[in-house]
Amino acid sequence: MRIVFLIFNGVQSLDLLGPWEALTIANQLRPGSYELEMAGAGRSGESVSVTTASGVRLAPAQPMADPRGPIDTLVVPGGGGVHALCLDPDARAWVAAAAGRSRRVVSVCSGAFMLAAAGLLDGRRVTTHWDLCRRLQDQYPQVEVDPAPIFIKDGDLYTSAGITAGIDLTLALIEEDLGSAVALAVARYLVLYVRRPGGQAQFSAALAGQRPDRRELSELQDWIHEHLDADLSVDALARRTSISPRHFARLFTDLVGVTPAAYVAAVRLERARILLETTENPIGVIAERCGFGTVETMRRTFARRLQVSPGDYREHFAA
DNA sequence: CCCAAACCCCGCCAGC
DNA sequence: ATGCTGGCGGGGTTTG
Repeated sequence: MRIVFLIFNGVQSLDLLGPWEALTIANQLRPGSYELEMAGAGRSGESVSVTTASGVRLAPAQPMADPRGPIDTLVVPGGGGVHALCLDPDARAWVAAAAGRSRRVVSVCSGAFMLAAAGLLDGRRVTTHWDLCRRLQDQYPQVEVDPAPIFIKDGDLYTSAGITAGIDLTLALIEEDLGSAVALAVARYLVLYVRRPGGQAQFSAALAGQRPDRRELSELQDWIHEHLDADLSVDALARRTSISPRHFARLFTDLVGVTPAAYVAAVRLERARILLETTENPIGVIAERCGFGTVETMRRTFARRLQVSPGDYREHFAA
């Protein structure tokens, strides 16, 4: 997979190198998974260096990437220099064109400003550094800025909060691409949490964001989180909300963004992961507490979603 | 590992 | 008409 990083004067070095290092480690575990390139607007083929926002000079060992051709992932880091770059029409055009040839587009921190300037964020759900959310929202009213999550995936667009959140996002990309076991190994090697601690707050990083307007539904979501071992079938949930099953499922999907069963499955999986990571409880107890019913169901869910068994998951992550 | 049962989800249509 | 709601059928997936 060809990963292209945009570099420029005034880039935040960690925005760039955090994801770069994480992907490099993934590459060591699964050789050939990622081809990493740096590219600067209008400089392909040259060997150039940039000065990062903190004054460290960054000189890539390889020449600037030729930005033509298909790209798997375009990564746009942030940093103080990004705002000047946003004013450069060539840079905006370059980013827009490169994004058009990319399977997915990623921004770290204030890199979101560059994507917005290139017209890539209109109507999308995004996040950026907490200190810049207001500014981004004011500057681009058509963009839906959510300051809460560590990162947001909206279709093929991934945006992350400040600086080191880019690494969290990258771990999620690695998990998507290469499976949970590799992502865990990378996190472990970096001496990082694969997902930051913080209980349910973690969950909202991945899935919340969509907070339904309807009070019944957001209350129902809270109830689900507190009663994972209850009957959370569509029928049962519809009964709780006093809406017919058909209509409930439709409302839920529209407002939350995923179907009821998928939501419940995601919450159960998330809770099971946290319990595996942070407790010594036997797997059977965790399965029961999370509403899987039997260990077999939990095992199959893990295999399907994470490509790891619960036991392996715990083993890899037991820090 | 397999299979039947259960469940989920979506299109379609009808009632208000 | 239009938009919200709910029932039904069945193809696909998950469970036990």
